[in-house]
Amino acid sequence: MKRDLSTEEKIKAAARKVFMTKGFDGCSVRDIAKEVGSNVALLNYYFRSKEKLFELIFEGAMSDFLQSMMAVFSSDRPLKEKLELIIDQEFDFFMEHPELPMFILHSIQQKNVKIPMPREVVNSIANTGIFEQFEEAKKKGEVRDISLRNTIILIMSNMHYPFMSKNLHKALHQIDDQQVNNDLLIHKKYVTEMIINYLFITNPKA
Amino acid sequence: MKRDLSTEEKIKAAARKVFMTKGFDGCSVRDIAKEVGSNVALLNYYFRSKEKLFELIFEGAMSDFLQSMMAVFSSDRPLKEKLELIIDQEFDFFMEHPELPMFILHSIQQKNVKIPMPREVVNSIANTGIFEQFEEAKKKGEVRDISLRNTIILIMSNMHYPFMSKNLHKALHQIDDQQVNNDLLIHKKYVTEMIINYLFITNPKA
DNA sequence: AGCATTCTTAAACAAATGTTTAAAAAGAGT
DNA sequence: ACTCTTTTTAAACATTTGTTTAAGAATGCT
Repeated sequence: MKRDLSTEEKIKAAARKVFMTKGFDGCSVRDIAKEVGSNVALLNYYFRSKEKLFELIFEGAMSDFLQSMMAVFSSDRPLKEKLELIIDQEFDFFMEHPELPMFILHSIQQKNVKIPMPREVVNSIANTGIFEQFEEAKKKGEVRDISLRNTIILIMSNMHYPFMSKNLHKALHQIDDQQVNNDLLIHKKYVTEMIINYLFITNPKA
Repeated sequence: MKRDLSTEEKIKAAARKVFMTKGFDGCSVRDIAKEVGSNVALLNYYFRSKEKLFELIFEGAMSDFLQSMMAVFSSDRPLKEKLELIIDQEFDFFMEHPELPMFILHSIQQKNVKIPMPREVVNSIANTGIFEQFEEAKKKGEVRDISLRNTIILIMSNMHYPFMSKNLHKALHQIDDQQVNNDLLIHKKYVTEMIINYLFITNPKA
């Protein structure tokens, strides 16, 4: 049946690479075909169109994007540990995939491509029980009076943005890649301390 | 000589609007011409090409993007006031121009369009004397031992990212625009407190 | 081997792209 | 009114775009 089992996968890998770096509007299907080492008809044979292929890639990327946060939310730990772990894992993950945040956020912002934000993702966040755990901690006075939504904004801002602004940072301070990456590592250290210290009340109930 | 003095400006305004929302790759020159209410030849009459027009728009946007930060840096105030003011002004500005951070950062990341990051911008940051003021404050023990570069990452992350992720935030929590904007305002309040408290040592020298 | 199915390719398609051409329209100076 | 320059337009240009077609190659099954 299948001459080469991985043809479909090779196309997906190439598409992911090209979409990720150039964006949906910034590349042609022939760019992807060239990356595969084949021609455009093959792409439309396996996937029906550029748009369908993109949606597939985007869904996978979106899953990766939220993966570590979801995994930690679902785990069975005290809230403080969870947040510390999220920051730690998110950061390390994006250190390996620095182009992911920009790809996801830019794709979402340009709504010419419809965003598959499955209700299951939204529900699965709620189903982790993180909302209840958070409210509990607030009631106990362990955590500052802040919504989980705002906490997520806080964490994401400091986890995603530094990778999205690498080139700006580089140009702004006229530094090289190594120094940029060094600044990123330092950022992680500061931000962990800052966020945890801010959210959690050290001397609860006086 | 000039039949309508503002033709050139009208094109620039239309181009800015279209580039800003759709990105360089996401729009055609005919999109811009339609926004102007004219045809494509006129764009190339005033500006030589799509790319040249874009570079012009980008430069202006870049200037706006860094404007408030530069203005505050140049002002004559204590460091703490400066940082508080930057956060306050940046946030209010991006509340009015929420699409700017994404436009700037995405344009920079996609380096197919060359970025005019004039050395003058870089130098003017240095020339404000902010580096010296920052080092001074650290020496006095007023400020935590952190580089100005990392401080800028910290501030920018929390000022820019929330606007770049508006649609993600909206979809993730299934909330409407009003609630998103409300979360943004709350974010500003928290983040100002958090960053200032973190950076500045309340009880200097014990 | 022979047949049917699956995979792969080159070529063609219409539509859209950025840019240029050439002519018309408008304005200024005399 | 006339001429010269500046502005605006419609049409054409060569490429590039996403997609389809139709034929060929490879594979599986009996």
